[in-house]
Amino acid sequence: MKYSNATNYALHTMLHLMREPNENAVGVQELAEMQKLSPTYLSKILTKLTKAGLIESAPGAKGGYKLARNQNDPSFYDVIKAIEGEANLFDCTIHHEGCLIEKTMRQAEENMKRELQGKRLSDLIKEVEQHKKAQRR
Amino acid sequence: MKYSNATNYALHTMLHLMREPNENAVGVQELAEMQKLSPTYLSKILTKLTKAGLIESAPGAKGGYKLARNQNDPSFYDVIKAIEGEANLFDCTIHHEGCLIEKTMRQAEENMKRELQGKRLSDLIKEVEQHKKAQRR
DNA sequence: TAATTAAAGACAACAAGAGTCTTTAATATC
DNA sequence: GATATTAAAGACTCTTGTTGTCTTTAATTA
Ligand code: SF4
Ligand code: SF4
Repeated sequence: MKYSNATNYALHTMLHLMREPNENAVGVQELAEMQKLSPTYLSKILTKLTKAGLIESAPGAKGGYKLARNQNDPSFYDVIKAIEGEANLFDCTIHHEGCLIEKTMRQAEENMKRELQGKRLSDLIKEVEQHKKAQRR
Repeated sequence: MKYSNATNYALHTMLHLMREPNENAVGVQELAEMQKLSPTYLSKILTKLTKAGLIESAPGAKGGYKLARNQNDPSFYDVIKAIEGEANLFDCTIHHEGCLIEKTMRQAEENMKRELQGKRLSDLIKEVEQHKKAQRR
């Protein structure tokens, strides 16, 4: 059981776009180069982020990707959900009435999810800034 | 990203063995039949549980599996770890110094793990007993 | 010795993830 | 309108991990 690499790529891309000044559109080839990925593969991942409403895309010359204006400070979970989906990690197909195994596993999963929902990408950017400031002294 | 079915089978088997009176050894064919599994496949799973020290096995006639005497009230996490291993769910191979993405993902994962460590199989047995008692009234 | 049972390993089937290539559609610029 | 640019979509391959089967070996009891 692992997070897919695609989730990693999605997080990096989101963070990169957040640092991009004044809503500048960035092409997939630039984003791919930065992560040493093939552009077509990254394109698929970005399409998922677009459909999830986290970023906006524009085709054609001067097109590319930028953060969705409509987006309100996405959390780690928002990004992960866009890539991994929101199916339960533990999913017994039988679903016996009042099953305590499922209940326990779901609750543990919720604890992870809650942490990921509470952490926003912007928090991480802020932490990096503070770290830099502290080092400069 | 999903828990493997093997984890589910392992949990069911452990719970079954905990209900077995006075350390009676149970054969793999009985355990497999209960879960509608092939005995040879379940056997592999049980070998993992044995190596993890959660159960004891004995070959030969009158052999089979029973809870390890040495075991002290295993948690859900103990069983899961025996099957899934203990690698991190998010594992970027690069490991940049002070990476905040990894830090965030690890912390979330820890929250799930902590819940699973806190919950023991015996807790679940107790809950079932209490539920039955409540219904009997 | 014979019957029983777990362990080990080779192997096959399947599913999901990772990645490539090609075609299509939308957009800007000239 | 023609051309260049760029995202989206789909078919396809490759690899990896999970699931499962089959056979052989080793240990134990009776
Ligand atoms: S008891 Fe729970 S986990 Fe087990 S088979 Fe029923 S629903 Fe699934
Ligand atoms: S920043 Fe963190 S997650 Fe990103 S490549 Fe470096 S170590 Fe990996």
